Amino acid sequence: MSRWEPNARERLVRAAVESFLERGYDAVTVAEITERAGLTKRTFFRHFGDKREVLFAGQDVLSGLLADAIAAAPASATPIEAVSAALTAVETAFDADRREWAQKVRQVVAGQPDLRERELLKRAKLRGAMASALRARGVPDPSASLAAEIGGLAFTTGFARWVEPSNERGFGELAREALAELVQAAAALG
Amino acid sequence: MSRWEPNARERLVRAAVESFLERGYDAVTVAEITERAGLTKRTFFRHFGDKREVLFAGQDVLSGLLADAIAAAPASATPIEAVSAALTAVETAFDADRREWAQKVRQVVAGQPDLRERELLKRAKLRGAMASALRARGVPDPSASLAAEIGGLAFTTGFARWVEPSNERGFGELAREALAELVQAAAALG
DNA sequence: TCCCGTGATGACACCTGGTGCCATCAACCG
DNA sequence: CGGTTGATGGCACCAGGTGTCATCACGGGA
Repeated sequence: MSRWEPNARERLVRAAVESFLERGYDAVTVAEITERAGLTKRTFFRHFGDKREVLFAGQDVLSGLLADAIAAAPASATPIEAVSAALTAVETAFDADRREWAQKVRQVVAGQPDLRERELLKRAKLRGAMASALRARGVPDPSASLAAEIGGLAFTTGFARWVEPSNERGFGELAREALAELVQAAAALG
Repeated sequence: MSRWEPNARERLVRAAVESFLERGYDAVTVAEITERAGLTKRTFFRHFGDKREVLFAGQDVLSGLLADAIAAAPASATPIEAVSAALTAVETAFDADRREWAQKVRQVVAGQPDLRERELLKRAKLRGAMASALRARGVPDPSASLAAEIGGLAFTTGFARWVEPSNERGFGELAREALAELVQAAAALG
């Protein structure tokens, strides 16, 4: 491993979010973050593709978790059941630490168009991963896209409720609940 | 109006897309675009918030058109019927010139993550505008979000088919067709 | 006719995000 | 003990984006 302080990436993340919370996202330069972390600007961009990514890098594993869970669902499962299983599977990644982190990120992202744009990109990747996994199961394309879209909406809704300070319930429960509401609404559409 | 050449913005757009098609998006600097248009870098950023926006600025009116059409739909219309009316309403903006433009943009955007991100942002704004307009009609929230999401998917699908070189049909027809397929798939979900 | 306000542009300096390139240094390996 | 590897430092450099002031043409009013 590394012979310096072996947690350079983590130090950068901490330094970044602390600085952002103190003074706002765009008032903080990358040079200030790296100085706070005891590193250099060049190292920052070796760990993160750009300045925004330091806030969203953790989301990249979710796509894989969702896709794997959809692939692992029993062959008899409907698309929505597979999506539900996927929402349950990612719950393991959503512990108390992650919740605290999400609350900080939400605070930093609020009212920052650049960051909201990146957030949307990550959500789109989640939907895309779910849609691909569903197609790999043999679900034809209008249904696969639709189920992935609904799954993404359930994820977003469940996540928003989970992050809420007054919430006491788990992510999986909230997301499945949101999914059930959406399926019910879908049935009442026509 | 302007006393110079009164079409500065249009000249910038033309110069930009021509340069992008010739040499690729990121090989072209803003200074080169403005030089080609006979203007300066500073003027470019007075017309467009950033370099990407020169390709997507035209999409901003669509949100308004969709929202207005949803608001103008008869009170008896279901959410999906209102969305269908909205897709029909924006057809007026999709003439042959726009189609040619969209084909060029698609070519430039292909494989350019920055530009795909901006494209996703614009699509998200469309969905958001539709969802808000539906809520303003009194549609409660799981249904409003869902209908907007389905409408966005229908828009995307219809648009992709409309831009296809082999296509001969109009945007409204294609989008409504995609919407009908999605509604049918939604009914078969549960 | 003259003058003044207005709005768009030019010109310039400046900052910061982001990259290429090479040096450095610790760990590991034979 | 010497070579390799992998992460970091240091530096120059480019390009996107902004603040600020000057400029210039047009329209309107006296």
